[in-house]
Amino acid sequence: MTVSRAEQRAATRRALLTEGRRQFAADGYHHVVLAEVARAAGVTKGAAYHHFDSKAGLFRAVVSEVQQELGERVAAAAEQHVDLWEQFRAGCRAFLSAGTDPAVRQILLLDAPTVLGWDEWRAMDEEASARHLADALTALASAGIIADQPVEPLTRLLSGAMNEAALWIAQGGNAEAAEQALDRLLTGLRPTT
Amino acid sequence: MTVSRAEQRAATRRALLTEGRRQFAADGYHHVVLAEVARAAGVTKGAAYHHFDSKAGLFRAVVSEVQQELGERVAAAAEQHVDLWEQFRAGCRAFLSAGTDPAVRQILLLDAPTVLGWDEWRAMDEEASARHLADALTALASAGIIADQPVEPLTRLLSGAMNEAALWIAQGGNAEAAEQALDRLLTGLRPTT
DNA sequence: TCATTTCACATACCCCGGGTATGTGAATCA
DNA sequence: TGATTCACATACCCGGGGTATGTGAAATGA
Repeated sequence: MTVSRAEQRAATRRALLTEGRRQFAADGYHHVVLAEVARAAGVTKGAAYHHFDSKAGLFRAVVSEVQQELGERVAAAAEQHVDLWEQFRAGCRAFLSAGTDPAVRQILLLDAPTVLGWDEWRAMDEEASARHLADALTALASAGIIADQPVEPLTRLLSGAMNEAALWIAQGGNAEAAEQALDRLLTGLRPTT
Repeated sequence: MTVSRAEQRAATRRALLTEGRRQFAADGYHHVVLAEVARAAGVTKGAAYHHFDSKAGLFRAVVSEVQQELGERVAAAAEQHVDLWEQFRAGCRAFLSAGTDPAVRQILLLDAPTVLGWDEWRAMDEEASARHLADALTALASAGIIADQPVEPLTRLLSGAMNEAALWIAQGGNAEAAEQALDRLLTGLRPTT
């Protein structure tokens, strides 16, 4: 039984992505050696360079996947609710708990900004999750649930706050306390009528 | 005229720190080659390894210095004011504008967490600046200026928010808009009596 | 003051690992 | 079915972190 070339190619690429994700999450980008990822994926370094232009290229692809998943997880949590405000809170809570995932923690929050550069990281983060956050804030503002204000800087602030909180929780911080503190911050945005 | 050994040693160490800081800030930790730092400092790699146990060791020492300076800058800005609340705001604003310093941006905010590991970075950040933030929040809470609440998670959230905002500003974000957004977040912490 | 020791480096070297250039055999195509 | 493509494997280069060792001038002490 012979395997089609396209199938074989796809399988190898997938194996490299999966194994890369495992090792990047477990050991951190700079401690991972590409030949070892390839070996664990059942191929050699040559295959890796046939599919990706560099070690950073493989990492970039992994980051993209993990970010995609994270975005979907957050969106799914938000969609459980009908009320805009509750959607927002649910999304934030989902993001915080996602920090316990080693892949999110090590790959997305720690390594990605330095390996890919802050600009590229931000661009990827933008369309994967920060965009949802900005959309939610815009919706909340136009619905009058929070005070009307420029959304972009607020998005950055909240994004940074939640990133750090996620890291803190993953490292032993009190998740419940973090959620409550974040909730107080968010509630403070509501108009004091 | 002969130079004392201690003086020579101190001068070399200082030259390495200064040049290391320059290059780490300009090029990022992983793009810096240690031998080049040494050469620019007027010595060789051997001298660097005589003063620091590794490239990361030199980086650690640089991080410590930059963090020290940043803490003092923030504290100085806060001390310009008498009112507790105004002290707090001034400190936050000073931190935000500090992000435009390439050394703070590249070394402290981007590279330090991954190079030194998040735990060590957090420990250093703790005593250099996050501690002041926590102290300020504690003072504000016990003075009744903000609602009483656990200080630690709030400190992490605000620290993360300001780190991210500082990066955003340094990368072209609107500094004034960021300040205003942060101000709104902080104001939301005040009791709604 | 001079022999001895210490020390602040310089020099020479190792070797891991990212990247590249080239080979190869099986799928694909004319 | 022969030519071509392609998905890798193999062999190699070399930059750079780390180390082992040499050296000459300052410090020490008799």
